[in-house]
Amino acid sequence: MKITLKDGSVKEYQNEMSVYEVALDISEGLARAACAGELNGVVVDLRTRIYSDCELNILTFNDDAGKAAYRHTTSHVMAEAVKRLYPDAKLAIGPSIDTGFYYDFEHEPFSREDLDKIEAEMKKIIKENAALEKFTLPREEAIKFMEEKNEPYKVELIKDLPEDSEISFYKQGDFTDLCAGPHLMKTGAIKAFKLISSSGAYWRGNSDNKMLTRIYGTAYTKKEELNEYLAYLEDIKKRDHNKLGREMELFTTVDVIGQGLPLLMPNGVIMLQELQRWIEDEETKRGYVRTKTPLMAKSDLYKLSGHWDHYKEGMFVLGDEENDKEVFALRPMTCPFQYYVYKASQKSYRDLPIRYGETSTLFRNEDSGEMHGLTRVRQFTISEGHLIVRPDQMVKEFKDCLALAKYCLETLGVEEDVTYHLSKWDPDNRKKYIGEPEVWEETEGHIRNILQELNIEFTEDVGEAAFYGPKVDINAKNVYGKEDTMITIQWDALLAEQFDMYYVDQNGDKVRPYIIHRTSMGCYERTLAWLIEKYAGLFPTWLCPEQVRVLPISEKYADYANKVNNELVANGIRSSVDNRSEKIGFKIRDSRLHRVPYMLVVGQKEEEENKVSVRSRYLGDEGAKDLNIFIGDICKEIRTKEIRKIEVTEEAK
RNA sequence: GCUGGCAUGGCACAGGAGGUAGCGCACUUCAUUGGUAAUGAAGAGGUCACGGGUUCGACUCCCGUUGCUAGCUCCA
Repeated sequence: MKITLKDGSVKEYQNEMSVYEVALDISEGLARAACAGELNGVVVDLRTRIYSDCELNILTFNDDAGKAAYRHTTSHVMAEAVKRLYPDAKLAIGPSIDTGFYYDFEHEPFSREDLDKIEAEMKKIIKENAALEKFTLPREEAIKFMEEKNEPYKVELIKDLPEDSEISFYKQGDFTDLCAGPHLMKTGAIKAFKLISSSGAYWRGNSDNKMLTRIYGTAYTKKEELNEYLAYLEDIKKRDHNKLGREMELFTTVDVIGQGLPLLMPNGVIMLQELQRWIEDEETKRGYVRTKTPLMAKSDLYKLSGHWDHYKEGMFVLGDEENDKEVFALRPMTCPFQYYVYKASQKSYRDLPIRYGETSTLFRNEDSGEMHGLTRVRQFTISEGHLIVRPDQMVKEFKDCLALAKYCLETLGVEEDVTYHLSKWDPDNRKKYIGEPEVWEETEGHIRNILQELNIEFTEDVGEAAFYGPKVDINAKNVYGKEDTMITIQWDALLAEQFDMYYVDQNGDKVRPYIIHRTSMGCYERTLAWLIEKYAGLFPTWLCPEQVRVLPISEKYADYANKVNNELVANGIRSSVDNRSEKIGFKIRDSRLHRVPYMLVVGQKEEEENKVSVRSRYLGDEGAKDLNIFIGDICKEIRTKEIRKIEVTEEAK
């Protein structure tokens, strides 16, 4: 048989071969590095036997699937170590993930000391270098096998597999685990690993189930790579918005005010206000009109909108229906308020589309464990908007919303950092949604077409839709890799009916409009958090709370420094003077620690020539520059919202 | 909401068989008037998150609450 390798070369064999044997035949080094195989495009185990002509690619740690196998084997080693140390622990599942692997056990929570012990035991197992052997059992026998081992979770997993399936296991030494593979050949192949943390996790990801104890870990083939990763974990903590944002006095929280209720401080407000002015002006340019509607309403409104049935748990309700004549709730969204603005007068088909924008503060009663910094809060403000459109205008308007979103992302320099999602309903969970299946299929189809037409890469997520319609979610990851929705654009063909909204068409008939719910830059608090982490606090100049600091060499030049500062301020630049009686080195250090993008050093030389010595993170020490030229340059940078790229290093910070 | 961990001046941290607390930075004052990452000196600042309990005595031990945090679940 002929085996065609990745580089195009062909190997010929008389007898059947395993993937590992082929690797070994190519070179010993490759065999050592081999983690899995890719046989005719399908990922397979190293033990998989090849009987006929095929294309084969040997996967190593450098391939995603190889990395997964490597780390998955590490998770088995960890499970064996746990079973050795804590024989009563029950095994649940232990897959590889992007950053490493985890394994869930039914066991008391593990302390850091426990993890250290487990690590030590893992090292022993690796040193023992047992071979991993694969074998299969018919389903019934497999169930029996795991029942005898007293592993109820494994039994449950096998019972979910089809009746006639052959169940595969991997055995290393005395440890056997239910597993589809692929796996490394021997435990000794694991070179560097670390157990990162332990926490609770529900069995099968369902909060009605028992909570198990999860251990997260990671593994690399080289000690240096592992150390690099661990250093990276330390490093990203420094850009964590929740730490940096407080340190930079952008926001704070106070115990007695409550969870999820951050206080925006003057520096943070400057940034939010810049964002808000920019977005509102941009929306106006794009044909939006603005509303300002109440932050609360009677429960009647939410009953009409469906929120009372579908979202009451998430709302702050004021009063209760038994004791109070009127029950109010703080608004969790702006939709129905803007619908009533629409309904306040009769609309003709000529009036449409109508694009309502509102910088809207919303309240959502998140569960206590969900709050986090600025990204998950109970009160927040979004660049909310609803477009009331004729069905024939829907596609164009939806595209325009996407274009606006894209423009916002580009301006902030984050367009590379997002993923697009078509969030669909879940046909198996009808009670979460209103409307008929046909409407859902149709609207989801429209959005899919639009995304495809615009050549936007996207994934389709089942069960992520709003209760009234499918949407495009634009998500971004925080420094820890957790994903949040930054922008959402929703297609709603249903709520106009609930609110009896209509327009009069050419024939004088009343027709239901369609509605687009959308944000242009989503939630301001969340965007601020994102920017802090993206730029590690070194924001584009137009967003910096402090853009320029004038640093006189000594108090003798205070007058000139003040004059320079006044010129800057008069030109709309956020500037201040450091008139403290400190040396220039101290002032520069202090400005940098405060992340001021431009420092203007002034002394005798500068005063005589009406110049300033510019120093900035973008340019280093640029030297003397005419004051007016500097003002012109920075005004241009601010006006055009230029993003000047810099390497974010310790040095730059 | 669930399972852990944590809580000492603005920030970052020490501390102790249970006998009411320290260092650095920041802050204030004084001296210094300097050319591109820290001038020197002095001073002020804390009910050791909050509420109970044990104790002659609790920041320290126990219980509860609140907040922060790692995950899980949730996020219309």
